[in-house]
Amino acid sequence: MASFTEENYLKLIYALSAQQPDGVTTNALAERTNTRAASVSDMLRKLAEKGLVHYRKYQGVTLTNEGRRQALQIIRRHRLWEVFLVEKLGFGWDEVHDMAEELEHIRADELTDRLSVFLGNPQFDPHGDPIPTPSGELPPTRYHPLCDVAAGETVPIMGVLQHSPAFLQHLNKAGLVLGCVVKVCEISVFDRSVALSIGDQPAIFVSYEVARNVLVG
Amino acid sequence: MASFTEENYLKLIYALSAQQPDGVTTNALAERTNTRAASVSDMLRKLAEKGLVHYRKYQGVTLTNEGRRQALQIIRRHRLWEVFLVEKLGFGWDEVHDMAEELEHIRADELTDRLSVFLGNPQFDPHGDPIPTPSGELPPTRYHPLCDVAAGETVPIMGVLQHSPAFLQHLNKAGLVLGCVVKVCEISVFDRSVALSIGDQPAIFVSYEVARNVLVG
DNA sequence: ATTAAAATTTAGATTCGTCTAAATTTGCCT
DNA sequence: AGGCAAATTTAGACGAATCTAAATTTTAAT
Repeated sequence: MASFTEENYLKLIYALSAQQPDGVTTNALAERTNTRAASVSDMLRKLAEKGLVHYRKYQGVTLTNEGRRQALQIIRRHRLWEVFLVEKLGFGWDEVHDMAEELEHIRADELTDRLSVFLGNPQFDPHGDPIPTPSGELPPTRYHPLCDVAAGETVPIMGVLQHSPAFLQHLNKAGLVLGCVVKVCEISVFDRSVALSIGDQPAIFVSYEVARNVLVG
Repeated sequence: MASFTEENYLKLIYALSAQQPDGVTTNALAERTNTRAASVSDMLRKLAEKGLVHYRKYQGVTLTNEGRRQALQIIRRHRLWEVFLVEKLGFGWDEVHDMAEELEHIRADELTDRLSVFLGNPQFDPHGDPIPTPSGELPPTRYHPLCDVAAGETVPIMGVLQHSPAFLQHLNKAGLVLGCVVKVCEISVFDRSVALSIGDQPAIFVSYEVARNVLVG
């Protein structure tokens, strides 16, 4: 059984695998776990011994099938609890990440399954991220970043690539919430910032950094 | 900030203080934590250094005001989660203890308070135990054990002194659920077992051990 | 009041996850 | 190819929570 800490590594390796499909680097993990590369090395050796990752020294890690299965379980729990916190307890989407980080480590399958039923078997969490099924399947959602939309197009906001409270609160202030439909008016050639309009309201401007982290359908 | 483990000690010291008001013994703690007395000694020294317990070597421990405050916070979270698991997710009262043991360690006050509101600010958990207020007050419920009721009296079941699944499942099978009103028909002089009737149904017999652990109003 | 048994504490070791410092490997640049 | 810088791993250590074994204190019985 993977420890609390090991679970966090699995989840993180899964997340970073999207960017580094043929091996997540030690340094990338060290940065995101707020630990030193040396500590990561130790942990990777241990995870490899447990059969949860493929690890070749100096070459980075990938998840084994079992490791990926476990990572998806954790992500399932995380996202279901986020739905609970937002839908049932009334938290904002910018407030729930840290609490879900703790709740996700409670492994009882019966709890997870009943929670899912209680929530109406949701498919997506409050940030638009898909919730893995009990068996670990993940619908391949094919959204694209707002920064890639051509001027003139009108698209719905379907998700975000970042979950930091600061980023999400920034979106709140701009009125950019999940499901909201925006028209891309113009993309600045100077700084790639994007001018948007929501319904009939006056245009708002978002930085490239924001546009890169907002997913649209 | 007390660690996960320290929190479990505080909660346990609080619980055992009812039986050992002038000092919970090291062995009592060792037995209930499934650790050795030596480990308990170490932990008590540490808790004393943090100002959470009064500890005089060889004399047992009592909680300081701060220790009791923290213990009541943990108990509040535990019992609120038990209500959630039973009322919202449909678990039986015999199934929720272990899950609540994990959920209780999530400290976010905002979460606890919103959970309480979501549940309708319940006063009692599914076992009839009172839920401490956010400030740590506990209504002094004055119930007495079923074994002390005189033959002929009719009383409602208000709580239990034991939360083991085996005990609670035993009560389920006997039809003894919270709120159920029972008439004490006879108390055996031989083994102190109790003959009960519920409504018009034929009498059932419960052992002294059971009667000692059921609280009635 | 003695003293043996029980309870408790101390001493020293272990595992987990982390650290710093030093050694090693990789890979890039000329 | 050579060599340096960056990335990574190894070595050795530490704090937390636990253990066993040994020492100490308390308690209870004679």
